Parts: sequence; structure tokens; C-alpha cells
Amino acid sequence: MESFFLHNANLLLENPEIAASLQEVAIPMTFKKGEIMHHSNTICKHFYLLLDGVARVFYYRDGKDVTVHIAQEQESITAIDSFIQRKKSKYSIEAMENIECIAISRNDIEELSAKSHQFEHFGRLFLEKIYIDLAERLDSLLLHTSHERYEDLLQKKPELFQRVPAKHLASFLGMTPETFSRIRGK
Amino acid sequence: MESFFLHNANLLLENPEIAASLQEVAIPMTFKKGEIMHHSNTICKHFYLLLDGVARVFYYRDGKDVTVHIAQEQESITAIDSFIQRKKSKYSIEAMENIECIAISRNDIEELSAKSHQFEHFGRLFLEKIYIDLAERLDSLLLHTSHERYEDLLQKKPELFQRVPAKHLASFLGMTPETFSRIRGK
DNA sequence: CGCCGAGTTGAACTGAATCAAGAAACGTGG
DNA sequence: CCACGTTTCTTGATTCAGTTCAACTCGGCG
Repeated sequence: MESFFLHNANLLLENPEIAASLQEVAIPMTFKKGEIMHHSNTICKHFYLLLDGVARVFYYRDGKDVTVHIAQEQESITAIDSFIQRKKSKYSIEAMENIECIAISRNDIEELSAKSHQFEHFGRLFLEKIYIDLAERLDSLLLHTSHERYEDLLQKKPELFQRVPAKHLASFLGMTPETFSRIRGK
Repeated sequence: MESFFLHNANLLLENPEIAASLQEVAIPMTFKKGEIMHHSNTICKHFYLLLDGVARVFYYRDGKDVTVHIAQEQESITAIDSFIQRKKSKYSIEAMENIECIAISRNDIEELSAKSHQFEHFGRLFLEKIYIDLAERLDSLLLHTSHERYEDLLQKKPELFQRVPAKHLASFLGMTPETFSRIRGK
């Protein structure tokens, strides 16, 4: 397993033409720690590439706050359901540190895709990548124990354990804070 | 939740130009019940659109046969990991009834995508769709009990309960055959 | 007929959730 | 910079859904 749904945006930025197109429409934005970058039940109009800081996507599952995605620098984050389906999202996005990022609007992405075959192509590649990530995440949740998922994340993204509150890592890994704490305490 | 990962291929066929392009490269194929349409540990070169019959994608998770996708008529099936990443797949595909289908090779899809912006566009839409399906499947497994997942599938795809052996439905729903049987017996 | 895989049923087990309560960390205002 | 209240984390006891293991039944097919 590679990224555990932490999308690396390099795919988009490493191609000069794509990067240049994105430059033109990118809007630099900042968010303060704790700020909600996107509110659930609204349409998410932006796709964010983080330059600094950590953010998470979460929603309320049976009244409980569940984190489904965490992104750091060089990674992307959006309310994917809304972004794809152009309907109100069940997800919110929260800045967990002060964030510097660039935002690209859904409309601009559509326009660039319509205009440029190559851009459309990279859009497809990006979706292929996050699809595989998601399939791996699903496998991990079904196949591995809480212990194994904890160790896996610890190995792949140790920084997160310093930067993100334990309760959010716990729900991201599909376990309760109590279980997370017990595993941490060996 | 809509499709529980049962991709409907109408997206591809309802557009006349796309359908016509696909016609040109589509290879009609048949498989007998029980036949393996794709062997794991080989590269899956085809994407199948089923015209008649039921097939499943499965792999061995800790030595156990786990079904991860089931497709009927008008739906598509492939070893998605291999198809996207062009590497050996961990999945196999098995015909659970005699199958009539058309096969489209990965190469042809790539060529059509390179040649036709519109085709590329539909490729992207298709991926968006299966991404949302997969996200819903993940949610379902985390949020709902075995009971609820059973009822959900029963309501959405009652035909499958006649056509597919219980043990495969069980693993598809993320439970043991015993649990499946107990739920079925009310 | 007799076999064999599939399905059912029962009993014991278990990983993780839940409930509860105390300790530590945080941040906000004085 | 400290005090206080709130949130987060830890630790323990209990519960539960679902797995595992095992035995038995059924139905199709040689």
C-alpha cells in the first residue's frame, strides 16, 4: 500500500504545461488553524493544493465526527463527492494548522479540460491514482487489524502523529480513540 | 447509496459517438460458466462489457476467496488494479454463468483516448463514477452492520440472490458465510 | 447409491466498541 | 504568567457483533 488516500499532487505539477495552465487559474488562499475551508451541505467549488499546513476531510457518521482524508504539503484535498457530482457535499474540510494553499475552481478545471485534451488526460490519470488509493484503503480496513493499520500509518506518515490530534487519526484509521490510545501505549 | 460497486456501463454506451468508436474495437467473446476470464498475477488487457451472464472479481485475502465486484448484464468488469496500473493483477475474474460480452483492450482504449478528446472525457467520467461507487462501498462497510448491508443489497439487486452462490455474496458484503446464512434465516 | 461442496445451526471465543471515570494538555481571560 | 474550565487522552470493566470451529443436513451428480 502506498498512500492510504493521501493524494500526492506531484502528478499534476510535474508536467510543465499542466502546471502553467494551473498557474493561470490558481487562487492563493490562506486559512487559520481551526478554520473550516469547506462546509458540508454546500457545493464544494474548489480543489486545494496545500503548500503549507495540514487539513482533513470529515463528516458526521451517526453523529460522530469521522475523518476520511488527511492532506499535508504537496498534497491535494477537496470534498470529492461534491466536486465530482456537483451536488451538496456531506463532507467538511478543516484546517488543522494555518494553511497556505492554492485553490482551483471546479469551473476552471472543467474549462481547461474542455479546451485541452492533455489537461483532460491528466484529470483522468489523477482519478486513476486516487481510485487505487481508495481501493487500498478499503482493503486495509477489511484485511488488517487495528494494530496493523496503526503500524502501517506510523511507518508511512510518522509526521502525522505529531501534527494531528489522536482522535482524528483514530477515526481515519477506523477505530475509536480508546483503541488508538491502547495501541499507542503498546 | 446507489450501486455498491456494480458499475453500470450505460454511461459509455448512451453516447452515440463513443458507442460507435467502441464498436470498432470491441471483440465479442464468450465464456462458459466457471471459466476464469482473467487470471490473477497476469496483466489484465481487457475491459469487459457484459451482454449476458454474471461474473465476479475476486482474490485471495489471507488465503480466503474474497469477492470484490459482481457484474451483470449491461455492467462492466475488469481487474481494475491491473487495468489502471498496467501491472500484474491480484484479482481474477470468474464467469458465474455462461457469459456473452464484448471485450475492449486497454491498448485500444488508450489509443482512442489519445486520438479523441471526447473519449478521454468519457474515460474520466467513468472513473469519477466508479470512484463514487467505491467511496460508498467503503462507507457502507464502516457505517452499516452486516444486517443492514444484507438488506441493502437485497433491495438494490435482488436478482443476485438467485444467481450468485451465497458464499460469494457473503464475502462481497464483508461477512462470513455463516453470518450470511444466519441473517438470511431471519 | 454414496460422495462432496454448499448451506445451516450451535457453542465458544475475541477484537474492538461502549461506558465510565480520572489525568493530562490546552487556551483564554484576567 | 498563572488559574480555571474545557477538551483530549488514558485506563479499566463490561458488552457485543461477528468470527471461528465443529457437527450436521441437503441437493446435485458421478
